[in-house]
Amino acid sequence: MAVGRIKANISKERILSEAEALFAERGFYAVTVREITRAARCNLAAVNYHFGNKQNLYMEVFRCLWKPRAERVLARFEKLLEAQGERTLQGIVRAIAEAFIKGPLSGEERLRHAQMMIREMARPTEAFEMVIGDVIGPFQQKLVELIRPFMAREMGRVALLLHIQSIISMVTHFNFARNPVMRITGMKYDDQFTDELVEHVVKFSLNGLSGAGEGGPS
Amino acid sequence: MAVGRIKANISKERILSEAEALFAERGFYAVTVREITRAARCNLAAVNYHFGNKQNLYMEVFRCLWKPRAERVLARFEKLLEAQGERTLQGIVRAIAEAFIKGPLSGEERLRHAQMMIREMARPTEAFEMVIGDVIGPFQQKLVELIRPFMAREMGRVALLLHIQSIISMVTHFNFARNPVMRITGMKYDDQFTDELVEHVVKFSLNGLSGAGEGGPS
DNA sequence: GTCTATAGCAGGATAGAC
DNA sequence: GTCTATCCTGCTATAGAC
Repeated sequence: MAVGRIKANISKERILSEAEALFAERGFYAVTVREITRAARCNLAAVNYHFGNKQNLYMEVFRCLWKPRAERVLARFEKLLEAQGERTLQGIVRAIAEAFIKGPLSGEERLRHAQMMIREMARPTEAFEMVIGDVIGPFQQKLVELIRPFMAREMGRVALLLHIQSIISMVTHFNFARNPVMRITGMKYDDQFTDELVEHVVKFSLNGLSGAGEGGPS
Repeated sequence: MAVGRIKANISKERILSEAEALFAERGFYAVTVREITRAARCNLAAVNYHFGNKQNLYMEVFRCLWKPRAERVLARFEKLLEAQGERTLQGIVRAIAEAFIKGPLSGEERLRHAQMMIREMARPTEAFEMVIGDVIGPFQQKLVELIRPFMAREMGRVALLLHIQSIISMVTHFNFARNPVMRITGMKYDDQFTDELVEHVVKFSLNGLSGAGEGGPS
């Protein structure tokens, strides 16, 4: 455990973290190794020393940072669900919305996480297989089983998945498309607004537009 | 109207079209001018001759292809709305879902269109201002006024916008995130599945999960 | 308007000293 | 494990012939 070794690990982790921030913000090709190492305050050659090449660094970001973080979010979801007594549809939806929109991540981290995922969906790389196969796919299957008892008996697996994905799409939209959301609504992403978003997603998911029209003419 | 001029215009338009396809698929930095001109079957220098530089070509893609296409989608929305007799909430939502998910665009075009938009939301460039200010912002404002009569009287503008964006987020998800949607549901984007998607979005938007549980135990 | 040829530069990657 | 120096490739952009 010489000083050199400790410094190496710290340096390696700084590279991973800075690389993720930059990849999330601008994408793989727009980011240069020079930028990453400058941000990580280490030498240009460090990326190749620690990760072999730029591509592999990208993959390691998913393996070492993205996946564990996704697991933290899912663990939070489980915890929120356990904390509720009786299992209800509202409780399930609320746990999803809270875990993703508020969840265990900082605002910065959450945005970064969503952006990395969206990039993989837009243009799959090797990381896609891991993201879908290990994390998102199994999670959605689990959600299907959770909501199935509350839905029409004859509803098939695909229809159930469309319901799940509709909820997820809202959560993702409000996490990811912050620029247009802020621009159009005029709101800032502070605690009050994220609370409002959670409430909105829960209500909309349960009742759609009809749940919001109780006081209206319709 | 010499042959040269006709050929020039065709060449310019081929560049625009191929550039959009490549930018949509892989993003600005991942695409090279060499690739674009190769795809457009013209010379490397043609991009600089017609558009000055690569950045400007990107902007022209939005001005000359993206915006007119967005206007075609919105025109289709208007037409679908007009074709309905009495104005209903379901009619409005159905018009949104059909215009975007089925709409006037080919499958390829729709995906490309959504991807360009998402890229601007993730990382705004100069095109963002046009996309939000001229197209998406005004459209969402119009939708707010359309649904307002059907909603609770005290509902504010921001809350109305959140409802609109929830619908749009689903539509965008099912257009844009085709890779994970296909991977997880196992479905292909054929006519039958897009019909199913429209029906799903309409039902979910109107009633959320509760609308789907009519035959269930809850 | 289209082409070839090339300037000029930035990028990823590596060799080798420390 | 970290650094400097450097190779080499591939990029955008332009000059100038046709």
